Amino acid sequence: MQKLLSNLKITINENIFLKDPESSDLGKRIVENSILLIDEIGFDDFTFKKLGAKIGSNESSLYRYFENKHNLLVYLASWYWSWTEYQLVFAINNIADPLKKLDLAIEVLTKTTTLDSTFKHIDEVVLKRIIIHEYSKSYLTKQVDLDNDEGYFSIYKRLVIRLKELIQEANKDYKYAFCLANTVIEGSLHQQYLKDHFKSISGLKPNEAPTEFYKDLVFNTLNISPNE
Amino acid sequence: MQKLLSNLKITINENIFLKDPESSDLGKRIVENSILLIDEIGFDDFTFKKLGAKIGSNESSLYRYFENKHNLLVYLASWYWSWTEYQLVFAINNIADPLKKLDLAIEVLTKTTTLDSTFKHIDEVVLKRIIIHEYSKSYLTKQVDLDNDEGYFSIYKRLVIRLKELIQEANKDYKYAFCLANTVIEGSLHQQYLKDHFKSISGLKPNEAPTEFYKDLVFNTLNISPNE
DNA sequence: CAAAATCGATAGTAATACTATTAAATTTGC
DNA sequence: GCAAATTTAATAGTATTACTATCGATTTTG
Repeated sequence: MQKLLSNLKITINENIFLKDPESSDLGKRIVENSILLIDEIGFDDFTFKKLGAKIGSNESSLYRYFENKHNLLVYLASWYWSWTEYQLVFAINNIADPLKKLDLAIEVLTKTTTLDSTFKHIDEVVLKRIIIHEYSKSYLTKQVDLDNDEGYFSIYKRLVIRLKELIQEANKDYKYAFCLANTVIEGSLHQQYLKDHFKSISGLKPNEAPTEFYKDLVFNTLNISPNE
Repeated sequence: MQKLLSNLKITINENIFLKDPESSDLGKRIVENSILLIDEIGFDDFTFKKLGAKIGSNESSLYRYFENKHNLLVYLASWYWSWTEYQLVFAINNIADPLKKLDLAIEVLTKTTTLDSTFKHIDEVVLKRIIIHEYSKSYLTKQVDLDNDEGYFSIYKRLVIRLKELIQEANKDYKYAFCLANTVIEGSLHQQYLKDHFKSISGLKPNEAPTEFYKDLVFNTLNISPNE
């Protein structure tokens, strides 16, 4: 993966930031350390003032990159989903069998994240943890429809559409491809949250990913088998 | 439903409130109007000061019922899940066939909510909307493990366990009963959110509930049919 | 009818989520 | 290599939030 994507730059909708954080050293430090700080203290207690203190910069400087902490979260989420989309596209590249493609897609979307050294200033394992804990907060807001109009969630939606199409390719007659695609993508985050904080109702063991559950779910629902 | 549950009182874990809101007129007005106000302005912008103004009471009085707005949200959510649990229990009462029971359970857990006149000070339709929009925020916090220890989510967990048992009764060999139970309960809220705010990736029509999707999903996954 | 509980009003605090200004430092364009 | 433009840090300031504390007035209850 590292080799294949070595000259990849994740492109984020320009509406989300005021100044591209990839364009300067300070911007990269903002992204790098916001991931660590949000992971540490949670998004609700996270402030630009605290982040400024952590990176030895000033609160007001951070506001030149992002309008507010909400947009920073949307940025981090977009980055994560874009990165995931690349992994998915590369995983199924050159594979013809629709069932095998779907199988690999579920694998990418539900597996436990490991470090990708392509991006030196982003720790993907910590970022994934933030996505599991905080992603919902990026859209469960009163301005969600306005944010949506600005294209804040377009990468995520594109990913759902990709999975929906893979599902439809695997079974042309299935009626709920969009519902199922959303179930896998969002549900996978939820299952991983439960594993950490609601052990008594989680069906997963401490280091288990929900991959097998979702493969079983999808292939039984579609009435097909990936090993035919 | 109204008749069957007419002398039902929803019981909420006493750790969640400082003073039982059911024990006074002010308490009931707090619950009734917090539902309406959260629906109107969203949980993030909701404050006890605004609620006090709405019900002609004082901010400081509200703090005598709930430690903070987070606990009020946990209270409302517990009320909702408890009410849902009663509906589930009554729906499957006296039914012997495990498949029929599971079918009815999915129906209760995924259908669109309609008004229940049993509780005059609670609008269940608006409450359901709040649950769809804000429930995740009640557990996606840094104190989730402490809250969990206090029993804040025990009603919700009990409901998941009930569904898990119904799934297991319907198919003793199925390996992922907990994962599937969580998929139906939490996923159903998410599907309904998408229907309202992410139309382009939602598989549901404006007034459609995800009930048929989940019945198809569960029965195909378990390799059984509810009409045998 | 007295004691206890409840409620409303007021005041106060530390923190949040910003905005504005200005001056110093750095980058860039020629 | 220097002037101009840009970026950043520092400071100050504002309205709001999320509470806590106190103190009468009112209501409830035993």
